[in-house]
Amino acid sequence: MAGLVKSTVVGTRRRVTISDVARYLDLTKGTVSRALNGYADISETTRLRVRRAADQLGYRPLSHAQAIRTGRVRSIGLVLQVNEHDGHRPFVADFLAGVSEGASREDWTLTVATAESEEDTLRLLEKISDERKADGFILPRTQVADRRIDFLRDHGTPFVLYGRTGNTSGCAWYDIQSEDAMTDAVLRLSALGHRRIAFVPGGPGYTYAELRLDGYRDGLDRAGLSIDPALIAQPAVDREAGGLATETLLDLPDRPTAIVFAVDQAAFGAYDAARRHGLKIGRDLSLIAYDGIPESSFVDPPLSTYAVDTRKAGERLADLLIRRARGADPEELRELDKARFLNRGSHGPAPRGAQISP
Amino acid sequence: MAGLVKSTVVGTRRRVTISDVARYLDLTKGTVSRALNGYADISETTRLRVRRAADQLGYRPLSHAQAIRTGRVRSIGLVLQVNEHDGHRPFVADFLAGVSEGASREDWTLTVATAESEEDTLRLLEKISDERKADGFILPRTQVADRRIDFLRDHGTPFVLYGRTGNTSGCAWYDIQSEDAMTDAVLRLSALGHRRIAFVPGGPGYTYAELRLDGYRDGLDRAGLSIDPALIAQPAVDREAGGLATETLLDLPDRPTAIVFAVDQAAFGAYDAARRHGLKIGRDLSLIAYDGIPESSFVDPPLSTYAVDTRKAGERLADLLIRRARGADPEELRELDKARFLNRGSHGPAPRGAQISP
DNA sequence: GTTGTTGCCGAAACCGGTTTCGGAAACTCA
DNA sequence: TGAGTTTCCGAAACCGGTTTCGGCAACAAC
Repeated sequence: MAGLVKSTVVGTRRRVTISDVARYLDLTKGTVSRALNGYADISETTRLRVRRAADQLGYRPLSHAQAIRTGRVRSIGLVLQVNEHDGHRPFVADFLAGVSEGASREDWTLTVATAESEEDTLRLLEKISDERKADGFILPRTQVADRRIDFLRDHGTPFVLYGRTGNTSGCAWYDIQSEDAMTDAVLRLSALGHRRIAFVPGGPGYTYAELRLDGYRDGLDRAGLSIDPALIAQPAVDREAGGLATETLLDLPDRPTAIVFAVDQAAFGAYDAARRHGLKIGRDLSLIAYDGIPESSFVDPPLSTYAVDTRKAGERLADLLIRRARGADPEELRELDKARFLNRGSHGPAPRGAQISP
Repeated sequence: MAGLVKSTVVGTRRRVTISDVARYLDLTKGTVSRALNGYADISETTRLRVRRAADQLGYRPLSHAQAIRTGRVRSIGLVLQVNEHDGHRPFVADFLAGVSEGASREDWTLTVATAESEEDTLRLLEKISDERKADGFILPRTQVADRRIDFLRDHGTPFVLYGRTGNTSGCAWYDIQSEDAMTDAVLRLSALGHRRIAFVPGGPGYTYAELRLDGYRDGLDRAGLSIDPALIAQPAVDREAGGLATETLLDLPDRPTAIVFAVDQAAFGAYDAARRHGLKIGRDLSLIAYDGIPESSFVDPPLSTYAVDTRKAGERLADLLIRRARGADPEELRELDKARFLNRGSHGPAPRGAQISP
């Protein structure tokens, strides 16, 4: 039927509008619109007739024509800051897939922009929201003091955080309890006999970094181990910094037998450092990290780490944002998930000699 | 000034419309619109007055309100199929950054969707274009017989290919001359004394796979080497298949001393296979691949490969698509770039013993 | 048999822009 | 000075939907 209509117009095919449908059924376009949008004042008979005719004619409303009256374009905004350390780059595709899935489930789409700096990010948020290319935003990689939040809150634009933040009042968010993973890592190592367990924190400023450090401390506490400030290294989010942090730890008079890393990427540096020190990872030095990036399974021995279901995160965030944009109370739009431990070869029982502590 | 206007309205701030600007200047909204859009029948004085007032009042046109009349939403569509082998996942972020940059340069945005299958892709292309969420599409990973092309061509929707295809008549595209890279790889190896150079092709069906195979053949030809069908392995796009292909090649009575891989990911499998055969890569077995994915620098020895500037590709494609959507002739929207060789440790002179050919 | 209700749809305004058309004022030229 | 141009803006239609309002017909209640 749609094909028939199309074929009558040679060359550039004209799009089917709501008026075409109305004319076809001898109704007004207002009635067709109400029928299609489930208004109560349309009889079931008419609703069915309209729906069928719309299908047959291949009518699909223009989203921007709807938006002009409704004010909503049914689109999720996402501004990615790409100058960050690229430990999360491999996840971008998965994350997009998740968001896209969650969006299309409600018949929304996804508008993506990339920024080079924080200023750039803020500029884009304003522009996209002012031009109404999106109805709200997902904010990835939340920081403790996040200017995006202040801006959008003040701007009256809905948003959802991927990660908690300093002041979450009035904020909707989704997060993974990475602090629990860090605690779990310490407990596992402690159970394997490790007594000197070091920690290499993640990027300063980011909420996750604080939380994971807390989780590490909590783990020591629950394992009955005391906190040694010397065992908390400088933050590292890439291979090089991770290597340096490991070197520093290994140079300690009472060196650690295990290191917990806030991010996988930094843990890779420990492989380099261990090689230089002639230490075998998993035997002489135990490593547990966090993120579960693909490369973590390729190193030798494979890195024990906590994997995040990034795709699911995207899907949940999309769902939360749509509900937020529809007016739901942000306080009720909060979800917390767990990371999954990948038990691999980079950690093992504490070496005998090292257990002799002063 | 903008702040002043906003502050007069307590609570939900009203957006500044074109009528507000018109009223402020005692003009009609038609005049304001024409002034802002550079119509010739507006005096320079008025144009300036309007532009200034618009800035002061913080006026930003709603893109969907413009679209209803112009028919254009100023958005680039991108449908990513995520179930493919993930050798290209690391590049997604870069690619998006490029497209986003190219788009925002012309004040366009980017609409992204992900699909699980080819059917899904086609469905999304139709939906996004019918609802007019995008004015045209960038089609990544072109196949020899690409249904997306047929569909969009028939549908009358502008598009640009990332990669050439079987029948490019009427198509705009951007591509990297990866066939030249393959030729170059063979010539390099030949210059190092290699006489038996094998090839592991990429994913069948994709245009790049055909082209790279051609490039390999061309390289042999120019090096004065004959083509031995036994040296062309089964296609491989991931580590496992790459390992298998390498095994098969190494089991040949007259085994190759060098292997050229169409994709990096497959070349990683050769590291596994070489280990099993007790061969040292770069000495006993030379490897050159293509893609330049980040992991290629982490393997030992680092993989010699050809790097693609994915970000630039995205930027160029965005530019081409926008011009295409504005009505430019597709035949004139074609660009070809070169890959950059990363001369690393996975290849070297041919081993002496192996040079004795029958 | 009147008087509410209720169900259901038509008519028209409306959203915020763009584009067409026509005409007044200013300018040019004979 | 008058006719023809040109310049520049107002008025209004238009884009394709959504939403409000009012009223007719059918039905129920008294």
